[in-house]
Amino acid sequence: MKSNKEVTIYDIAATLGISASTVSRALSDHPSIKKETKKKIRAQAKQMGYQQNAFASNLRRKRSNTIGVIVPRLDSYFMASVIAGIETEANKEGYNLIISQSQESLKKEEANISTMYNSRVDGLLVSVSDETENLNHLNLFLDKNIPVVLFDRVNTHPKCTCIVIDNYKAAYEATQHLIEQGCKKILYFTRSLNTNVYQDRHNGYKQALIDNKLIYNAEFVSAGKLDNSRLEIVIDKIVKKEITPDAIFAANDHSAVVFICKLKEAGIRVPHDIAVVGFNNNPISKVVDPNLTTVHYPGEEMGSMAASTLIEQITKKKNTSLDSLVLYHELIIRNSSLKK
Amino acid sequence: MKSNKEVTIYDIAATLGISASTVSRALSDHPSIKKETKKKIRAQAKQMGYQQNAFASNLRRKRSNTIGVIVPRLDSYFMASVIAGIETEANKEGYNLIISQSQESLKKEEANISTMYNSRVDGLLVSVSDETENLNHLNLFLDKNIPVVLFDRVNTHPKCTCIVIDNYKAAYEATQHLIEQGCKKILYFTRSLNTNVYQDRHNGYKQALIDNKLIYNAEFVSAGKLDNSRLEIVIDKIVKKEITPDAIFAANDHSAVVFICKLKEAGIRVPHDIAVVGFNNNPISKVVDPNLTTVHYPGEEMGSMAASTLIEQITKKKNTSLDSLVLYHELIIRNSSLKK
DNA sequence: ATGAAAGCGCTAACAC
DNA sequence: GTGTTAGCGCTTTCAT
Repeated sequence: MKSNKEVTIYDIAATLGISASTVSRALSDHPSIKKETKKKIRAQAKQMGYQQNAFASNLRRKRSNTIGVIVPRLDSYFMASVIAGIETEANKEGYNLIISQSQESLKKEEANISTMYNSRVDGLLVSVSDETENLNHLNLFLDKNIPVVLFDRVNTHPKCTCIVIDNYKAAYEATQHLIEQGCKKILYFTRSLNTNVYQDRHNGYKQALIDNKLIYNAEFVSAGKLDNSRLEIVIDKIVKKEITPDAIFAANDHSAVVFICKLKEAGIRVPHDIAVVGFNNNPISKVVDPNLTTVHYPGEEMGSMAASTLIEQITKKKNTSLDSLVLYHELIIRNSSLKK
Repeated sequence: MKSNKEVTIYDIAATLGISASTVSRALSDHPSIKKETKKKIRAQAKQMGYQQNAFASNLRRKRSNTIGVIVPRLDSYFMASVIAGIETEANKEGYNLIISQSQESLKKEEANISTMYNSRVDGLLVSVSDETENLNHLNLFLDKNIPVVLFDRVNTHPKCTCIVIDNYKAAYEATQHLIEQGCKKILYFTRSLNTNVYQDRHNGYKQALIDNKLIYNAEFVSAGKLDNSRLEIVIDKIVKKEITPDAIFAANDHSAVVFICKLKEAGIRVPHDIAVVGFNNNPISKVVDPNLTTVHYPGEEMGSMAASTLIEQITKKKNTSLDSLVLYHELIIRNSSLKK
């Protein structure tokens, strides 16, 4: 459907009676071109509606000024915040973004990585899928020393920086808080324990129980997909008194909120009968009744940190530090957990 | 920071003792290459770790298999859904996405469009910024017949398809519903009336009033930025009885929810004293107490429709229909507006 | 301070 | 069915 042919530096050079290299240099502000010449060339370029062809430039320079982003899903408030942070930072530094979702599938994640490589992105920002057990598929990048920064859902790898929060500590604090409220039977509702995020939170939960001489009961850990059908099953068990927790710690706010609403519907009082704590500090947590106690999780900051770290690694010739970066988190106590 | 040199089709050709064009053809599944040869070449390519260089291919073919997406902001639930829809559809058709935010600034929108053009995206998906008053800056694309599809926040242009909902009708229905509940003084809280979305809603609101022989009072329309400080001002006026609406129709759920919470805090009963209706059917609306009446707005579908429409226009040589596409919407009545 | 020329890796028209 | 060849538009070394 295209029609008009494009204006190239040769067209500009021809009309001005100079060479294409001079035009190229002028347009990229090369120091050894006279100011006057630059001015003339720029004016002409503008007048002719010249727009650089990024492919030709990238092909020649072997870099793309583009960052690839691969996330499990885009449609959560948390991820939207992260992406917003990445976009702002990347844009500031003159990088474009190519974004794709793995849909929690390892296969799709692999395909995405391959596509990203084909597009010769200068670096990669990845939050791994639920199915991802190792980072072998990233070797396409890592073997060639193209930097990869992982964020939130990460696996350890000697060549990858990770941007995370201390999920262990956060979950420990949340659990400790519930215990301090007098809870003794805390149900932990989580995504499957495949990734660091959910493993660490699980460990924090477990350790807090142990440290308080409470029993860790595997029956009180419900792990799997975070979908409504699994929620229903657990809620149903609670309503039917098949299990009788006095608190629920959910691995994200969405689940926590569904718990609150459904428990209330069933005549169970929150927090009086069952206290509830979530994770993420989604705006929804300030609105649900009672307000949800949750862990604040700096999404936008995580995105901008990930992007700036990656750009640093792209830019610096030498290996910059590959240490993990642990961002702050904060337990925000609201009414859903306050029994006292 | 890169190191390893890349494997090209020439390397494959050399090791196999054939020509690069045969390799190129085999890899893109050209019909006139023997199955056997293809198999051999593919195996060798895989073995050598060949990855196509998209720049070279794109430069040569003059297309990028990439779609540009420009939105005001990414960090809302609605936009995240739209992007998810776009991504799913685009990916299915083998397109990548370049995404950027205009941050509600015309200047940034222009810069983004220019960058997208430099990257030679095959088409553009745009939801315009608050400051955008016309589509002149899209001429870079439209003059060259590179397709542009607008969604949600749109301006009319003879060369652009728009994917929208019927904001006029939706707002009319919402207002009508409030009137049927006995409301006579309906405050309309909206983003500035620059874009179609908010203009149309405003007109629908106004017409519903007129059709019901109610007075349209400009003092009851609060238009501007959708930030908390402006919300505070309006809420303050209500609490101080400087204005005394019996209903609030807010242009998005977020604002509506803030109204509900703050009014409740001030001892004003919702919906008894003031009924509230929102817009978007954000998950938050099912959780706030009372549940929020709102207009369902098919974000993900809007995204996938926009993407598939654009791809159709990219693919088809001839001008496909440029008619606007109006997606369904639905007034979802919940407790926040039920006075009866 | 500017120009000439080579080549990035790929595709496709044209040959055989 | 496969090979030869000529660019796509740009950057950059080398020469002047």
